[in-house]
Formats: sequence, structure tokens, C-alpha cells
Amino acid sequence: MPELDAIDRKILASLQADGRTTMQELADKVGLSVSPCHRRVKLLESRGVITRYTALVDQKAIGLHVSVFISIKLVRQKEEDLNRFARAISKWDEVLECYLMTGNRDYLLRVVAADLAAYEAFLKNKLTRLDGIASIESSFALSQVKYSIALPV
Amino acid sequence: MPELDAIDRKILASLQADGRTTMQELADKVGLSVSPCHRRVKLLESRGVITRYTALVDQKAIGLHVSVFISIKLVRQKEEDLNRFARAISKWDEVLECYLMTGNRDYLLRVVAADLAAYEAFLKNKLTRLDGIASIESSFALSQVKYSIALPV
DNA sequence: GTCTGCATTGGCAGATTATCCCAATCCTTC
DNA sequence: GAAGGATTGGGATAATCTGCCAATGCAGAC
Repeated sequence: MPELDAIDRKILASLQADGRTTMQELADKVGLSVSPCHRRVKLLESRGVITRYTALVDQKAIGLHVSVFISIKLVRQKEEDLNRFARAISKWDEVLECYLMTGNRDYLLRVVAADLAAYEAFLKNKLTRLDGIASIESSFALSQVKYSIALPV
Repeated sequence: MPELDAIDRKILASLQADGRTTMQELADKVGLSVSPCHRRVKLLESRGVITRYTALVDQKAIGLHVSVFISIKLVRQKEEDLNRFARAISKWDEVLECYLMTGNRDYLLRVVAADLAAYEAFLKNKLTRLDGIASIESSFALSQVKYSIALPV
């Protein structure tokens, strides 16, 4: 796997800032002409450095007013238990992020919902129905101070 | 502010899944012709429902191997203190997410770094140098089980 | 049931952009 | 200094965007 040079990093930074810049603009920014710039972008895509392109949607504008962080502890932590939990989580659209954690909690989830009633429904009908969960602890976010997609390159 | 109808929601779902679908593909998916579909997308952009477009980059591919969640408590929670903290956080690229929380912790941050040394440098040179912080507690993520940008529409 | 007015749609055409080929250039290695 | 490989830049074609305009659908009034 070849390393990323300075131009590649500029390309990544620009595309993270605006995933729809034209090749001409992008080429100008990174100091190349269109052709090699285009080829580098395609290469970054095929190498999996750029995984995909997406539109960011305003959470409040579509009525999702509740953000919750959930700490979860499993009864057992064997690989099979972890995989079963991961598979279940992956199916649910309300779960935006899930991390396997060090320390005394196994998982940390970020979940969004329209309101508290919808969140309660998620807990009752989905999360608490999973087998093998020892404890669930919800922390509510009052506001989103920062939300960035752009990794520092 | 007009409500989002079923077609708008389909458009949002499609653009979240692929921010670079062509208008033709998008129009086919939502059951419109290109013109009205294009107009709806522009409207969603100007109304701020679609905030921007971005390329998603693989964290490991660019050498960011450490993900940390940091719980922070401030000495005081007056609005001015909160604002000062928010401004500082916003400048740092390592901080991808920051939430003002309920309960006994004021803030929850998600931070990425190349390795533990880089994370230590972030703590020493940036975070701990802020005034007004009462406590900092780091929890490390062993793996990212799920990471989604797509809000359920 | 029919008419009117409004909002939305679909088709079309010019302008913009992506994409690929090929020759020229640069850099490394011998 | 020469040879080889990788990368670049320009240009041509195909694909796509984007705005205009007439046509369509729909709701309310009579």
C-alpha cells in the first residue's frame, strides 16, 4: 500500500470539506492539472481511502431532536457474544455510532430519535429485547457543540 | 417552513447513501423526472436541510489508529464558560464531536489521533491548558463497530 | 360538474463537467 | 549521462448539470 503524499492529503482535505467540488477546482487547489488530479481521486477511491460520498442532513430539520449516548455492558464478552451484539446494532437506523470500549463498559452507542417517546420505543422494542445485556445507561445530549466528519489529514 | 413529503425523504435517504448520485439516477429512484428532482434538491439545500456534501475517509487508511471519548467537567457552568470552551474545542481538528451533556458530566468529546503519543500531545498541549476544567476522563475505543452518517428519514 | 388559480411536473437545449487517450515531462537508478 | 518507469498536461468526447417554458394535476369556489 503506497503512502499518501502531500497532494493526496490536500485532495482528501478538500473533498472532506466539499465532496462535490469539480475536478477543475480541486486541481487548482492542490496545484495539479485536471487529469492527474482526477486519476489520484479515482485511485484513492479504489484503494478504499475514500470510502464513499454523502450528503449531510440537518438533524433538527428532519425532526430528530433527541441525541443519546448509551453505555452497555454485556453479560459475557466472548467473541460470539460481541458479534451477535454487533449484528443486531448494525440493523437499527437509530444507532449512528457504536464503539467497543476499554474500561468497565463494553459498548458506547450514539442514538438519535424524534423525541423522548420515540427513544423510549427504541429502548423497549429493540435494545432491551436483546439477550445477553447486563446493563444499559443512557446519557442525553443537550446540544451538539461540534460535529465534524473531516478527519485531520 | 414547509414539511418534507415522502419524495423529499426518499431524496434525502438516497443522497445520504450516495452524495454523488446523478440527478437521473436520483430521479429514477424517487419516481420523478430530472427537472423537479433537481429543483427539490436545490430547495433542500437552500432550506438548510442538506447542509453540505462530503467525502468519507477511512480512519485507519490515513493512520489515525486511536479513538478516544473524553468526559469533561468544568469548574463553573455559566454561559460564558460554556461558550469559551466551545470556541476552543471548535478550533481543534482532533475533536470530531462534542456534546453538552445532562447528568454529572458537562461535555462528551470524540477525539482521534495517530497513536497514543499523539493523543498524549493533544492532552498536554491543548486540552489541559484550557482554563476552567475541573476534570478529564478518557475512555478508549477498541474498535468502531458502526459508524453511520445517515440519519433515519 | 365546471371553472379558475396555484403549485408541481416534464422535456428540451445550452453550458458545464467528467473521463479517457496519448504525448511530454520528471525522477530515479545504473 | 542514458534508460526505464511513473506521473503529468492537454485535448476530445461523452455524460451531466441547470434553467426555461409549456403542460399537467389538484384544490377550492360557484
